[in-house]
Amino acid sequence: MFKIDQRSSTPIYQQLVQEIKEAILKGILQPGDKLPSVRELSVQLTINPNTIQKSYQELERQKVIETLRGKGTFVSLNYKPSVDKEKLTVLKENLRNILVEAHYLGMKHGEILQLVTRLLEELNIKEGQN
Amino acid sequence: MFKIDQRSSTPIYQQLVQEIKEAILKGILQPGDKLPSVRELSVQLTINPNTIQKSYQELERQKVIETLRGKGTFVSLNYKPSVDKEKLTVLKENLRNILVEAHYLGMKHGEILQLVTRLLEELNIKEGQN
Amino acid sequence: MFKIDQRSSTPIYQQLVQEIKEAILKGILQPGDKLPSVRELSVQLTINPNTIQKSYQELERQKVIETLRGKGTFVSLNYKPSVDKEKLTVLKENLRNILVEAHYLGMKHGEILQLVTRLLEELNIKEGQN
Amino acid sequence: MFKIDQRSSTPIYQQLVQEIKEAILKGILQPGDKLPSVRELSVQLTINPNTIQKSYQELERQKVIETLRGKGTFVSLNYKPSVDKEKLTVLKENLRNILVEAHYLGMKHGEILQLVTRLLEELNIKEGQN
DNA sequence: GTGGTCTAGACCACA
DNA sequence: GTGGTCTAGACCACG
Repeated sequence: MFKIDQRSSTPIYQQLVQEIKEAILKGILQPGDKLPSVRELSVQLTINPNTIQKSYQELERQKVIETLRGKGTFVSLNYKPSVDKEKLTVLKENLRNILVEAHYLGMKHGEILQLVTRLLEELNIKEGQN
Repeated sequence: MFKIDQRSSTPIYQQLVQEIKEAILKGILQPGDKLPSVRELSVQLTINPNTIQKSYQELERQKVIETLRGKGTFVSLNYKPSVDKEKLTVLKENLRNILVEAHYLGMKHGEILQLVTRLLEELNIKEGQN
Repeated sequence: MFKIDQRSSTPIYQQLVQEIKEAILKGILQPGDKLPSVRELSVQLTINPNTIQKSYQELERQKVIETLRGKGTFVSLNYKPSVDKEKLTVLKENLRNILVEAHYLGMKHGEILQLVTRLLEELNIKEGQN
Repeated sequence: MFKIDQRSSTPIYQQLVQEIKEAILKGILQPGDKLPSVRELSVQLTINPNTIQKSYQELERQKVIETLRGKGTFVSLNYKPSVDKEKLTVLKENLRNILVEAHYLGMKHGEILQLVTRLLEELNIKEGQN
């Protein structure tokens, strides 16, 4: 269900956070859907339960998912993007760094823009509405 | 000359790598230019010389700069982007993650594209030639 | 396990890189095997952990080993020699220099070839398959 | 006359030592031939005179060249390889390392041997006599 | 003067 | 427990 690369330099728990957010974005996980339990996922992905736990906590902190005691974890019904200025500046900084990197890997202006639009499409981030 | 955020979670040596790459991109540092010596920068930025070292070595590994023994470190005269497939896939993955993040921070399709183009401009990555 | 000569003029971290590569070549270390932890080796060889670190990072850069966060460092499962033209020319240059040196130390044509074949055998670099 | 790569990681003075030894081996420089003066070479190669000096001193120490006061430096008339056991073991160690490296760069047993014989030929190290 | 290596000791994130 | 980063301070080879 979720792809985790143990060798990647980005922490496993963050990879999982990303994967889940992406699944929601693509509609694979719908608001209200139940997420697999920590133990379940732990077995499926052969990853330490503590790590799964950490991902879920992070997602809950971001209000992307909610935990109902004794019932499980669910995709939040009404996620509202919080206007977090700090996060935004970090994001821009990261984006900036990636663009620099892209250039040093030989990508041209057009190629970069093309890649961005392709990814936006893949991620179901649409033009008008969204 | 270079802005380092000691509090940031991204390692100092990586920040410096980024800053130098950016400076070259913007033309502030030209091919052939001498970089400040390790000790010099160390004093300017109040950062340990070893940390500066690490940045310089990383940049040299990437062929962005080169060192002439006993003379100092210089911006490479003819940097050629190496077509590193692996790095490219990592880059795409990172970009993808950032776009997901941008969405969750409430940015719309148009805003994202606008931000990208603005950054490309800032970074002197131009349309036709580059 | 690994022989390090503290007095040698070649950096300790490079010696260790060599030793590990050789151990893999000889089959003493198999793909997938766990390498001793940085701290462990540090104690065994009475060498500073940072120096061991540097060796491991160098080997990881060369894709000879890989690290799994929190789990340790392992011999890569499928090492593929990268066709690095630059490294090849450097290698040839070094080999050339060594051959010149051998001559000046009085070794004859036959002796040199004999030494090379003996070393290849020792290193488990075989004729047909390899 | 001699090729020096300022960017190479091997010290300039060592490169020069190598180049001169090679020239002698190939017969470009004959026993008794006069070497260019330190100043001359310094200008030709745009290298610090001290560095040239160091090369000459090293070659003299190895009895490859001789200095006649007031007359200049000359290729030794009767070079006899000294049987330096230490140097021999260092040489073997270096050769061993290079062979390991060759393998990790993807060279096969046959290719390595072929390269060695080709280099020996280039260096005028012949089969019977030498 | 330059960069390269090493040590000792510390702190941190991750699993 | 693992590796990753950083500092402080030292020594060295090179030009």
